[in-house]
Amino acid sequence: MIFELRCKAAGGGRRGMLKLPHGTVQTPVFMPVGTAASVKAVEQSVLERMGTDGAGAEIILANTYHLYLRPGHELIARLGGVHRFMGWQRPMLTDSGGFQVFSLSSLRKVTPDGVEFRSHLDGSKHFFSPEHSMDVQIALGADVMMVFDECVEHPATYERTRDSMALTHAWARRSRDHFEANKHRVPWFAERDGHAQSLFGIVQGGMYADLRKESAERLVELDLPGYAIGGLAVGEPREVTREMIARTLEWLPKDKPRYVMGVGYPDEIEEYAKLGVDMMDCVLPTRAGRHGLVFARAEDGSIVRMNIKRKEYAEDSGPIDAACGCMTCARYSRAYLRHLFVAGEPLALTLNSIHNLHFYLATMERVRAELAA
RNA sequence: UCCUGAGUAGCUCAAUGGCAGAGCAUUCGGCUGUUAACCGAAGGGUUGUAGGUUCGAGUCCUACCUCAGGAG
Repeated sequence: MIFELRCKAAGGGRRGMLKLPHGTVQTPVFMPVGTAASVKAVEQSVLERMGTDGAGAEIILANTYHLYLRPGHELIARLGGVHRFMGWQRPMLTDSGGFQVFSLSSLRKVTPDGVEFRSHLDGSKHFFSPEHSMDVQIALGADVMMVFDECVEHPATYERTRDSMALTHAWARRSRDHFEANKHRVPWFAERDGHAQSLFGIVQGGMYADLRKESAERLVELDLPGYAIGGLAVGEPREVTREMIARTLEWLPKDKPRYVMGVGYPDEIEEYAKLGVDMMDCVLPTRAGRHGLVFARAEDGSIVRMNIKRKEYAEDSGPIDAACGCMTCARYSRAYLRHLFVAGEPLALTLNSIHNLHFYLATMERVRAELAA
């Protein structure tokens, strides 16, 4: 993996390129989330063609925990890795399953060694350790892997946050050690000019700046190729999210990619990119789209939320956003999209998701253009 | 014409003679490293009509209306 910075803007924002085994990603980048090896409701070739410049989604996420449970990482490895399995030839990042420790909290028990999960699918018991997460991610074979971490709930006391963070650090070291010892097990990476999978660290520390600082420093000691900021947008006010990101960026290496996990609304990803965040991912464009919320830009450039279910769109012959260049806006009216949604037609989920993803990708294209200027 | 059964929210249906409810639909809201085509809220009623019994009737009685099935 090679990260090249082209230019840095006054506010901290950076324009760069991330060269990964499956291709180059222009940063700052937004990464659509494809948890179960599918960006829900959107087909892969459509993902590739999105965006104002036609570049499409340059990198997407998949999830370790979900693919481990179904269909199983060993099955995917036998079929040649997650890229071949899902027909996606561009870069991919796998999340470690750490977030599921948080989001499936009622189904798990955390110990220093790892996490005992109960499958949300069939109740069966499973154990996830840093080593196991690495094994699963190596088998999946994404371009970028994440260390196994614990995402602390909000609100959390200082002591709880500090203890959780310490666990995350221990797990990060174990993740790295196991990854370094086993990373050559992926045969299909050998063919790619020496490019191998990369492992990113994850800064935790809740909403406590001093813990964030300590977390960043401890992770930097591991000398990983990239660092993520995790544990944000879990219910805290937006100003706090922004503050934690801005502060944490100060303590991370300037020459390595910085990734904020799980954010955000369109105005947030724009804001964070301008602060110097290089990578972001979020389920919002796809989930909100499937739930009838689409984003649009008003004439003054501000971002508006549009609930396509609303009656006021029933006879609205215009597109979601006349200035949008996506497939959905090029062809379909608000009235039709509302009809599809209200009628429960699956196409509604697809068209809304396509629009929202395009909106996010186009937003990042604008930011990149601004940062390069 | 007679017999039987059924009429309760827009729809499908609950409710010992004791505060008239649910699901769906409608309208609106929420969604941030996906347990999510999901979750939540609101509006919506002269219980077919008219009488009667009762402290009290969606519920019991009488007549009528409508619908379904059956008989002739």
